[in-house]
Amino acid sequence: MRNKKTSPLSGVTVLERLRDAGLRPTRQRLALAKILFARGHRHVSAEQLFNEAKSSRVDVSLATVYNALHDFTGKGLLREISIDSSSSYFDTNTGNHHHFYFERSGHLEDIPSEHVNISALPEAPGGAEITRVDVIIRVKA
Amino acid sequence: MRNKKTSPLSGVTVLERLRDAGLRPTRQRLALAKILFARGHRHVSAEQLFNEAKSSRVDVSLATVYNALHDFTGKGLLREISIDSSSSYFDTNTGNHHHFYFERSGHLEDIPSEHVNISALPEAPGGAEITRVDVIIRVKA
DNA sequence: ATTTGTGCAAATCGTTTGCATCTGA
DNA sequence: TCAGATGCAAACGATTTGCACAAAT
Repeated sequence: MRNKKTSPLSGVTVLERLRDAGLRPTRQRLALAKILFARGHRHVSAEQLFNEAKSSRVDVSLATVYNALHDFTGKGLLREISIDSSSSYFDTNTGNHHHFYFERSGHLEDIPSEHVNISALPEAPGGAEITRVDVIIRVKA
Repeated sequence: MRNKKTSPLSGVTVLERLRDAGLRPTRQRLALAKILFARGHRHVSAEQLFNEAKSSRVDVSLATVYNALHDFTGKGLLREISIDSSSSYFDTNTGNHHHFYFERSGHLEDIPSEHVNISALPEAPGGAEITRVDVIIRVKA
């Protein structure tokens, strides 16, 4: 991008986020993280993020976008969601919550976990530890 | 199983299942349906089914396996599940139920729907109709 | 100076498609 | 007969990988 290396407030935060996660804050990771975390929570595909980066004149390759998304996910900055086998989404909301999935548009919407009550889970065989519980409500729209 | 074109009882049933669904019971579809529905409920990937068919000396192409799986799914004989974006599973249990997903092995196990209680769902925007609710409990094993 | 990313293009993997050929009703 | 199925191989789209180059500490 042209000049002003950093946006005023969010810049620092994002940078720290990367550092704290143990990720080297490179130009590209920083730019992508800004796009991802600038505003509220979002659900993005690699392709989408790649396009947004291009529109913002951030020069990154698609491979780098994938690397960044996976690095971020590995460090707990993102959460990966596979709804439809054709592509995955990365969710900036890593807290406990669920999703509406609009089948027609492929759009995702968060459902706060308080709105979903799950009870009487059977014991996972061998006392296996539960990694997480995903609830996906598919709607026709 | 050894050879013999058909297993005794399930053979007829499978044939009728296809007929009732409005699917022409071709050699391949019949053979695949038998593998799928012979015993209790199962979760298979296209590749798996393809291999099982080969082991049973059923001569089908992978494309036909995909066609059959999708045809069966379209007619409600199977249900498709996408857990992991790398490949989909087809579940012979089309009733209302949920899943344990063993991350290490990629194995799926049913959870009867009575064991999971979901409450207080937010209204889907625009009164959109709910197609289905998937609950996936990921466990580390 | 070292180590860790990045870009590019080629490679992979699951899945789909086009089309000529078969087959069940 | 003849619409609907199948097989094959090529086409696809999302993701990954290999490797030379660049940048962060």
